[in-house]
Amino acid sequence: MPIPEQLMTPAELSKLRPLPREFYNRDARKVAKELLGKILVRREKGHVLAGRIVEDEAYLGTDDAAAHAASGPTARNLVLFGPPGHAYVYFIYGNHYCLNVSCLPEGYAGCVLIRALEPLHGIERMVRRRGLKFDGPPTKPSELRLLTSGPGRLCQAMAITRARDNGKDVSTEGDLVIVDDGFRPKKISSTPRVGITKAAEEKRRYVISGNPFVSGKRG
DNA sequence: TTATAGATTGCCT
DNA sequence: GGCAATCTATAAT
Repeated sequence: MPIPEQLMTPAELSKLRPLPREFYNRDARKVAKELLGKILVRREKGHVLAGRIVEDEAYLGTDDAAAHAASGPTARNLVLFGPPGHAYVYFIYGNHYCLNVSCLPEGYAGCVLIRALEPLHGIERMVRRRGLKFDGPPTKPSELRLLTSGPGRLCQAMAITRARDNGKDVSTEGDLVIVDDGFRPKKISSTPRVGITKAAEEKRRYVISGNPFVSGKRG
């Protein structure tokens, strides 16, 4: 297996433009499926952190009991009712941030929760942010999984917080964007969403089939 | 004003 | 496999 850092240089990565706002101006389920294989990029001074999206979930609006938008706009979820292509970051369980991207036009809620990434760049910085101790840079999937496999983990690895990133436009140039390098998943599959109790039977979680960086104990 | 559940993670047995 | 940690938005009083 090639070392992820070698797949693409940061210079090549920096040439890729963000997915346009119209990409997100659709039903969250369609956006979630098409976001699989795209690259989440965090630009820092002199550094770039990047990971390929391998797992996500769609949340709808007032017709989805599991969605934060289910009971209408509040101070917390306002971004969901704004224009598409914006980051909705929330704090959960007293410990973790989760990253979503808003869908549909202003006035209509819907979003995609980014649940797992395959690390591509900035791995040493991710290791530090996660507070992990390895004997040298991690190269095996079993180690790399600890960086960004899970919604809380990937936010910590990429330094995504509500204060810093909530409301940020990820469809125009900035320090948090999603880009397309042409990669297309061979096969995707859908399952029920993780960790919810309402509308728990709906299959709105999407994964790249067989990808070792999908969250959960069995990957 | 108080209570409770939550789109998770990591440690313990 | 079980469960504590730790904060906050929202519901209940």
